[in-house]
Amino acid sequence: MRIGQLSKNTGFNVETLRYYENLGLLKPVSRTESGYREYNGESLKQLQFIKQAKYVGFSLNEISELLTLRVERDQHSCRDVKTIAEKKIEQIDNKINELDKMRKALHKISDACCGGSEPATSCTILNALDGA
Amino acid sequence: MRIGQLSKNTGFNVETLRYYENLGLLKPVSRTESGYREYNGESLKQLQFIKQAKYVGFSLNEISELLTLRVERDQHSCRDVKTIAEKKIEQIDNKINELDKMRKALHKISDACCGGSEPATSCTILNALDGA
DNA sequence: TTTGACTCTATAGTCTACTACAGGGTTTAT
DNA sequence: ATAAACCCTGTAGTAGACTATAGAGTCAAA
Repeated sequence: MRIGQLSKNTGFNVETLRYYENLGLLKPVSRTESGYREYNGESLKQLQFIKQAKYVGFSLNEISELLTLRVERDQHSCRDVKTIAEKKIEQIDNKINELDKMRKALHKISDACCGGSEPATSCTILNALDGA
Repeated sequence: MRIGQLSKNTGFNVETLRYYENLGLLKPVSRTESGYREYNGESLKQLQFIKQAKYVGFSLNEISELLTLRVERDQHSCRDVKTIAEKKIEQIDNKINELDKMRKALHKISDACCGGSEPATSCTILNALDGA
């Protein structure tokens, strides 16, 4: 598919897709004779991943790191891959932990509102986090 | 404490703290006679929250929304608070879900490397996500 | 008391991640 | 065959989130 179609299918706009190509995040599968970029299903998956990774707070640089992380004997040493992967897993665990705390706090706020019996004045997200 | 001390205690630099004040994210508890900002333990907690919320991908605007979310009869209607809180909880659940998928994929990559028996060539984060 | 560290306001500059032209060629539907 | 819709490169502009600097006042230790 061409860039306009990919744009429609992913919600990224055309300029952004070309920008990502410049950054080395997403390269077209090939070019037509006239120079048009061509993409396929893999491109779509890649963009889906980029979108989600952005959503959970990874920068484009970090996403690039994740995307080029691949276990292929000739590309990276085993130790490198394992090191990077484990560093990222740790980051992800931290994020999940933090989100879980926020989740509990928000539930507490929501409950304190309609139905709960705590004094309403004490309920902000910071207080709720303390008590969680 | 004054702004320099708060900066040291939180890792945010002084200019950033003043910038946050402009945005309405963090106001000093008071000012000295000579105009110096004064902060306390609450300020510290607030900045800790801001840091974590940023880390998991919330924008300063969203963080501001979270910080002003408070159950006090006279400030916001009950329905408003509940609506915002639940919207945020949904967002957080989405984030946690996505992070969990990434986590599994990274584990798969890490395993494929030293110990696993899968063909190394197939192991990128996108492939790992497919199989998860 | 004076020197150095700290603070103030106000404004300008930087970095990341887009977004919008300009000026031109290519495809496709009519 | 000719518009309309699409694509190209290159460059410039924007929004969000800082970061740095100028020019001036304040505080604390020697």
